[in-house]
Amino acid sequence: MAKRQLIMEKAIELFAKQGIESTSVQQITELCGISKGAFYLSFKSKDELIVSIIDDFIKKITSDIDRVVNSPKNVQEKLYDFYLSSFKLLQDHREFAKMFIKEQLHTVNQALLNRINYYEQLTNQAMLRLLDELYGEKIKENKYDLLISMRGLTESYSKLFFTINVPLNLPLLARALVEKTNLLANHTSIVFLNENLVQQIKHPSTDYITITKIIQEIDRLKKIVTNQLESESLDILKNQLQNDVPTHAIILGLLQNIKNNEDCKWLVFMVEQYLNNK
Amino acid sequence: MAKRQLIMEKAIELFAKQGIESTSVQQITELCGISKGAFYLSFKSKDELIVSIIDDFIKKITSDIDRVVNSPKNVQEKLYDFYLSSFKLLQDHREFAKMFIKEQLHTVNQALLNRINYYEQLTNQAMLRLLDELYGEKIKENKYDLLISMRGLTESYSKLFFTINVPLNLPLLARALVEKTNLLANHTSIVFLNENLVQQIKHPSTDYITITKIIQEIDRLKKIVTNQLESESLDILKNQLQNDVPTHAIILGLLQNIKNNEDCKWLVFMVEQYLNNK
DNA sequence: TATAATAATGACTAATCGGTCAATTGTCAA
DNA sequence: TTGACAATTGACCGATTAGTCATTATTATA
Repeated sequence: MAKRQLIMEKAIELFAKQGIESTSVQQITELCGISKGAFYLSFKSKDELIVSIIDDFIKKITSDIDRVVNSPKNVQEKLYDFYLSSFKLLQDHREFAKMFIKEQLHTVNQALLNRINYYEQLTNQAMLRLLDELYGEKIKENKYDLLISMRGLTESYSKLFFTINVPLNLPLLARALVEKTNLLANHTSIVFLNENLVQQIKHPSTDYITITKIIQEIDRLKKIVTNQLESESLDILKNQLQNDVPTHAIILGLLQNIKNNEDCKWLVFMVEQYLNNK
Repeated sequence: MAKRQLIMEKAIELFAKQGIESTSVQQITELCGISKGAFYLSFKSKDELIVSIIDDFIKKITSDIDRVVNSPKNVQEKLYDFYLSSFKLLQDHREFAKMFIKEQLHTVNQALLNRINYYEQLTNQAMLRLLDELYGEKIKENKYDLLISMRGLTESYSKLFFTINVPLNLPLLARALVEKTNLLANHTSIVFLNENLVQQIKHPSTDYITITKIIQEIDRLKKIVTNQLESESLDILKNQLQNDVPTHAIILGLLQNIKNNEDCKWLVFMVEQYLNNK
């Protein structure tokens, strides 16, 4: 399993430098110091490697944003946290982000594209909830404009990460964007994005998360989680979810037990989404 | 020469759909209805095709923005024009824009990347001049933040062009972004980008435009310009520029003669830049 | 119409790609 | 030390790529 991790890391390195298509499996295996055959013991294909890398990371982003939005802090602080954690994630995974920005990924797997789109819609929903909480009725008309603007600002500043080679003052950046967001939210009068234009952004296919997928994720985690409490919680969680009458209180409690483990964040997010949409 | 144009158009079509790397020369020639050999009569290599396509378009963007910024209109109108012409350009060249967004082009030619970077810096300069004119001393501190924000907003809304399939109300969009720009310019207090962070954005390598390149461009245009006045102006312009003591007044007058020809815009821009930097 | 000049063709090459699998090496219980 | 089993290797495969060039078709000229 460590081999798999090694391959993914080295692959991200090369993908970031050269692009995905221009990086051959040969190059990856050479950088890892393994043979080509060994690569195909860990991954069925080059495509599976790409999907794994991106899937892993998107899960991290999505659950991170969701955690921020659902935190018990006051809303202004949440907005700050949203920006800060977005940029932190970027800084901590520079290489991946570089690769992700470099490729627009229209070349690869259609299924992967759908998934990316789905995750994007989920983060949009989370951001909209945050905006609702922050400004309420006041931005009813222009919340989609605000969403697009926030995305634009975030992306634009994100690019600086790759062109400027000094460590950035992330808290300051987050505060600057909070100010801009508040400005745009409170004083914008011209609405561009009407409901009509927004259908695509608004309605994600909410039936994407199924109980089967959750169980799969639990089984995957069972193999890598070492902590006793967490492992036990996973077992009970699996039983509860497969139960005909699952008890929400128990499930939510179990989620609390595992939510601090980085690997479990995606599972926590999925279960929460699943419960919300029932 | 028409063949060259055909190839470029069809290539853009395929590049936009499949990405540059995944599009083979074979596919391009098939779509054009010509043979593979014929392709290599028009282009030395696939790389030259890519460079030509991108170079052509970047010249168009750069000279367009410059034209807006240097127009005699009042400044608020210029800002509106800036946004409007940016989006118009995008709408008129959807396929190219799609391709440009899709690939981040780090795969190809390093020389091309340098050139893209150079053009980007030129547009930055033009935008900064516009901002200076608009807000003067007031945004001295945060003009770079404003620049980055404007770029972010533009890009973010640009993406809608490819996800939403209804024709967009561009004048409204331009007005909306003018409002946002004014808001950010007039009420932002937190400055993130200080002079220190901004070196890369600020100092383009200004020696890029040389008299040799200008002469080359004139020679190129001589072959395609049909209008009598324009053709004559090009001849005189060439003589003037090679003259030991070129007369600015004459040169500027000659530029007036050709500035309305789409093909000549880049030449006009280069000469202006050249004169400014002397 | 005959001849020269030019334009266009597509079979071909060498290189590289993702992916396979017989052969080899490493591990560990008996 | 042996032998059974698992892990690992890299030569090899078919497919595809960018680019070439001897040959053929077309056009211009005399």
